[in-house]
Amino acid sequence: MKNNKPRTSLRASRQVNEQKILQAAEREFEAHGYGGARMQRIADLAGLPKANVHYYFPNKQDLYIAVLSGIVDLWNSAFGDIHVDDDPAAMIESYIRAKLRYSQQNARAARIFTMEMIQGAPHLHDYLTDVTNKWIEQRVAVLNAWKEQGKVGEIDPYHLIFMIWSTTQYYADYHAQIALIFEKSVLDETDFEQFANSLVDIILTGCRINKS
Amino acid sequence: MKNNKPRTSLRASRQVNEQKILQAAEREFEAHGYGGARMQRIADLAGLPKANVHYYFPNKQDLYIAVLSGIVDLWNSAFGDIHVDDDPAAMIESYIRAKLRYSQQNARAARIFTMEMIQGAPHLHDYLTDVTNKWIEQRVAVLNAWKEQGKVGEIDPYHLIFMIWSTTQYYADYHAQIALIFEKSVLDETDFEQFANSLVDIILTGCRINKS
DNA sequence: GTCTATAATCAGATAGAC
DNA sequence: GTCTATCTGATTATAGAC
Repeated sequence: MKNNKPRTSLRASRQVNEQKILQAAEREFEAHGYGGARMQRIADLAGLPKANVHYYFPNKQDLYIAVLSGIVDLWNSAFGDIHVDDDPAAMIESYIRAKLRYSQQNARAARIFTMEMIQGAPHLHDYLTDVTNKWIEQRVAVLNAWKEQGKVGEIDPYHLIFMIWSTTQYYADYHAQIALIFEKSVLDETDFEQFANSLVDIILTGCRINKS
Repeated sequence: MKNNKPRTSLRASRQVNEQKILQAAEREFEAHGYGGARMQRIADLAGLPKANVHYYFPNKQDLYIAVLSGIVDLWNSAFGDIHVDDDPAAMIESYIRAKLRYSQQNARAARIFTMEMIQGAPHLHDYLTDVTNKWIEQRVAVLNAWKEQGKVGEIDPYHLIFMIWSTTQYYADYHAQIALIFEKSVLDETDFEQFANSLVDIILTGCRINKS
């Protein structure tokens, strides 16, 4: 996805309005999906007349793609590479914790991403083949190397990655259900801390990784 | 949710049409979400005039709730209870496999359910507090009993259940992404078999369960 | 029960004054 | 750049003949 270039020539008010609109749009797309989102509600949330939304983002699809674009950029910048000479236990643990923290702090973005995936990723199909594959191949290569060195057990690297993605994503996507089960209206820091501990424990043990 | 009572007094053609409409609606809601779904497309998919859809289901929301209702009924009938004197390894393994099979065979239903949850479950809020809590409390009680008997390690029962739900759900929800990564257009039996094996292996090992 | 035609409304997008 | 008023087409839902 393209960079959201913060060109210095842009007037400050333009940036402020664009941000207000993008944030409002994120809430609206999260709550109603692309098809259910209403430009009028986005405008109301942003505190602007509807025509101004169209001034900054010519149509609904452009606005949606701008939101998705931000989500993907954020995702790409959020997690560093891993290398063969890193410590497996430490790297996997820190990745799980970082990914879960991301789900917590960017829950809206995470949910919009899931809805887009469920519908077959119609708006970022090209992009996914490209970047996701490279991302995952690099991690799989390292995990396989660790396996050969006997540092991790006989697990399928793809399935390990899916397991981390799915579990951490779950706390964003199913946040309404989890809150009901725990009888809380919002999940707090402590909840996430405990989720993270459980995940790290079960996954590291399950993959028979020598903890350092 | 209420039973979809198959009353014998209903004419056969009515049932056939209702089923055609419900199946078409499921495809449409899956692909576009509630807000993006179009009654005209549902009618076209079902091979009926739009007015007939409205004859069987007065409005869009009623149709959507009928679809959700079917999904929830199916979900409730799909998985049996567990008991303290069952074998932990065998029960957890069979539950993981059953849940994954459900994600595979009822992928559309699973995806619609996730979208509903992401949006805060606006159409089944009451229902969730009720049934889900009972379901989960029963399982948590058994898992805690197993823990006390030393049959499973020191894990949090809630987080174990979330882990099983999230991972199995993932193969339905992120099916587009997984297919891209594996360079397949559809995931087949063998793929799911391997996912299941990996999940069972990592989770049973991770929970330090004495395999029988 | 089925279907065509149509009403009523809604929503995305724009024109044009300021 | 901002905003009100409005256009245009799409969409849910219904009326009413068969």
